[in-house]
Amino acid sequence: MNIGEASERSGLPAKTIRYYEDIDLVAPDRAENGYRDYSLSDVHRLRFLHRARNLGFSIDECRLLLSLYTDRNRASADVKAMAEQRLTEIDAKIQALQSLKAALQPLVDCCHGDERPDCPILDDLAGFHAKRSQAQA
Amino acid sequence: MNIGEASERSGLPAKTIRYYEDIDLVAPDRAENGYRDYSLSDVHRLRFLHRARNLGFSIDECRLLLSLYTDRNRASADVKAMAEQRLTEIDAKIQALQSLKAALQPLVDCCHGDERPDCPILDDLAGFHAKRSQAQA
DNA sequence: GCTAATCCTTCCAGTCGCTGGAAGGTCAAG
DNA sequence: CTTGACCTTCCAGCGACTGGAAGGATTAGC
Repeated sequence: MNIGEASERSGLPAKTIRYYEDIDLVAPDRAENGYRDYSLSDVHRLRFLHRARNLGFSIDECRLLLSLYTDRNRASADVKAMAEQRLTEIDAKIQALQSLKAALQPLVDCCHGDERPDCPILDDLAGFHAKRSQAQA
Repeated sequence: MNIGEASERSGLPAKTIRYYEDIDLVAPDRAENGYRDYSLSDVHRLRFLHRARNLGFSIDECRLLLSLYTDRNRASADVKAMAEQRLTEIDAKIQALQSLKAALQPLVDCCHGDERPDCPILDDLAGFHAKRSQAQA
């Protein structure tokens, strides 16, 4: 099938599919007219990539996951370790975002948000802690 | 002062400070020897940028925040709106990460993680839902 | 058979926010 | 006078695409 259909079936944009070929994640045949010709197995691979990317695995991790997937002798422990590391990263990001929120929320809360120029958010960014700016900095 | 001291005082790497000059976020004087010469006000600006970036504002948002900061006539509502949008984005990212986690965690939990090749994580990526892969896909 | 629309190709450039490195000038200490 | 730290510019690369130009192939309709 042509790239357009492979794109529809895998859910990946054609541009992305060509890019994945560039970086050797997939290697479709070529038809006589030069068009890429995707097999069902190629599409399967693309869907695999689509899912794995959606789960936040990097391209290199996807590459590894694919090789583990096609290696009938690999241990599931290898895959589990990668997934666990992803979970750890996800938790760390959630933590970071929550402390970001904790820093930003009080600033928003105490900013009156009206026509007056006095703004605690800018004051904080400028480094005025626990005071209101009166004069120019 | 030279860039090294400005770097120390602002907490930003010298490379980043030069980059900020490139994109017109800061415009230090030049000494006779061609070295950049930062004033206290420049350092203040850099610290402002450092804080705002740490709160997750994009470079363009920082540019706007700086202009709002130096505009004595701006309304605090403008800044509050930006900060609130940041909070919304933060919440959305937290949500996304949490559903990511919810998708990945059960896969990790049900993967036995041993020497056997059978692996529910790969099965899921390959699109085998609610079964164990027995034959090749 | 002709034309227009759609699909495909390759290649190059841009995104974002830096970061690394090369090649070379300047300055302070010993 | 040399060494080393600091500074300069410029160019390239990161990750993972995405946009667009220029042109070839195919298909549908007239």
